[in-house]
Amino acid sequence: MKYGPGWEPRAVDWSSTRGRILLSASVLFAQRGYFGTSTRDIAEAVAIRQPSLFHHFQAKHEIFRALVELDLGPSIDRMNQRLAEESNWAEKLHLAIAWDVHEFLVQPFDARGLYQDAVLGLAEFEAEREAIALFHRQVESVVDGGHRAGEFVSFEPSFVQRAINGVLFETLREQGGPSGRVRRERPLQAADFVVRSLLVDQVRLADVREATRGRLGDLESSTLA
Amino acid sequence: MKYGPGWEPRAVDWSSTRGRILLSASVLFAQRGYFGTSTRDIAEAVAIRQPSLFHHFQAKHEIFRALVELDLGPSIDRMNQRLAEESNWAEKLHLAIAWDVHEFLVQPFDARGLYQDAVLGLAEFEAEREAIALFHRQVESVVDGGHRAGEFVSFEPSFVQRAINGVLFETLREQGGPSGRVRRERPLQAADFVVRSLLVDQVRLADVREATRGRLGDLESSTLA
DNA sequence: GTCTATACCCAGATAGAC
DNA sequence: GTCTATCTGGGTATAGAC
Repeated sequence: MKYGPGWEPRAVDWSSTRGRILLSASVLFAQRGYFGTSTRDIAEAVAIRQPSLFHHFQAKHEIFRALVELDLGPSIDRMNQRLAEESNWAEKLHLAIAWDVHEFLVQPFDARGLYQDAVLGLAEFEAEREAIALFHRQVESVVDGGHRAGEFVSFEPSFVQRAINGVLFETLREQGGPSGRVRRERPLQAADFVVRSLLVDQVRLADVREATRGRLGDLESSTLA
Repeated sequence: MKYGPGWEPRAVDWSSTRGRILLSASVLFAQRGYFGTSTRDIAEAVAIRQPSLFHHFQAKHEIFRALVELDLGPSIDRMNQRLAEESNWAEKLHLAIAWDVHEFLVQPFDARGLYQDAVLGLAEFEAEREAIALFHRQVESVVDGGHRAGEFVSFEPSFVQRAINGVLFETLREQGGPSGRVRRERPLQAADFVVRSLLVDQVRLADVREATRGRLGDLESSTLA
C-alpha cells in the first residue's frame, strides 16, 4: 500500500525536465488552480511544446498526483515517527505542526494548490483522498491520546483535527510560495496557537515550545552541514 | 461603496428561477469548484436550457459574484455591529465567530466553494477580493484591540487573523452543505477553540461562552417567532 | 526526447424565433 | 422568459516525423 509506514517518494532531480515540470506546475496550480491551469500553460513555463509533456507524464492528473505524493508522503512519515517516539502528547502535536509548516517553507515546490476538494473529488484521485484521510486519523489519534492522558481539554477530537487542518492551511496559504519571503516564526506560532488552545495547563507551553525549537534547530544545522 | 456600513444584499426569492440558479450553482461550486462547473451543469440542475441562464445573469461570473455578496455582506455587517456595541473584546470575537458558523449552517445556499484563491484571483473579482480584505481587517482589529486591552496574549494579529480564518473555513468545510446533518455545537466549539488560545485568563472562557449562547439563543427564538 | 499537425470535445456566450 | 441553433475559442491527448 502506498503511503504505508516508512514509505517515501523517490527523490526528484529538480533541474531535469521532469523536475521542472513539477516545479512550474506546482506554482501554476497554486496561483490559478488545477482546472485553471492548462497543459499549455505548464509547457510554456518549462519552455517546451505542450505535447512534449506527455512524454514525462501520462496525463495532466499524473503531475498533480506526483506533487501530492511529494508533499503528503513525508508528512505522514513524520507523523508516524512522532507517534512512535517517546514524548508526551503536547510535544508530539507541537512538533508535528511546526515541522510541517517548516517543511512547507523550505521545500522547492508550491503545495498550496494541492488540497482542493473540487480537485481531489475527481475519480482518479481516490488514492490521494485516502492518504489525506490517513493523515487526518493520525492527527486525531494524537489529539485523542492527549485528551485521555489528561494533557488536553475535552474538545471533540474530530473537530480539533479540522481546526488544526485549518490553521495549517491558512498558515501555508499566507506564504507567497517557496519564492516568497520566509517567515521563520510561523512554524512555532502555528504550533503554539493550536497547543495553547488544547493544553489543560497552559504554563507547560513554554517547555513544549523549547522542545520543538531544539528538534527543529538540530534539523537546520544537519541540513546545512 | 459596496459592502459599506449598513449595506445588505437584497433579499432573494429562493423559489424564483434566479433564486434556484443561485442555489444550484452554489452546490455545484462547492462540489466541483467554479472552474469544474459548467453553465450547462447549472442549467441542467435548474431544469432549463443553458442559454436561458443568460437571461438572469449576464455571465457565469455574475452568479459567483452574487453568491459572494450574499455570504460576505451580512458577515461584514455583523462584524461592524460587534465593533460598535459595548462588550469586551473576548465577547466580540467569540460571538462573531459563533454567529458566522451558525449563519452558514442555516443559510439555504452552500458557501463552501466561494473562497478559492484561484477563482478570486480572476480580474473580474477585484471587488470581492477587497471585501474579503475588509473582513480580515475587521477581525484583525478585534484581535489587536483585545491584545492592547490585555485580554489576549501577544500573538501577532495578522497571524491570528489567518488562524481564525482557517478554523472558520474548516468548520464550514466539514458540513455536507446546507442539506447536511447540522452540528449544533459547532458555532460554540469553533469560537471556544480560538478564544481559548488567545485569552490571557482562560477561566473567563466560560462566561464569554455563556454571553454568546444567550445572544445566539435570542436569535433563534426571534427567527422562529 | 522534442517537434508539428491534428483529432476530438466541451466551454461560454450570442442571435433570433416563439 | 425560454427555446434551438450556432459561433468561437480553448482544452487534453494522440500520431508519427525527426
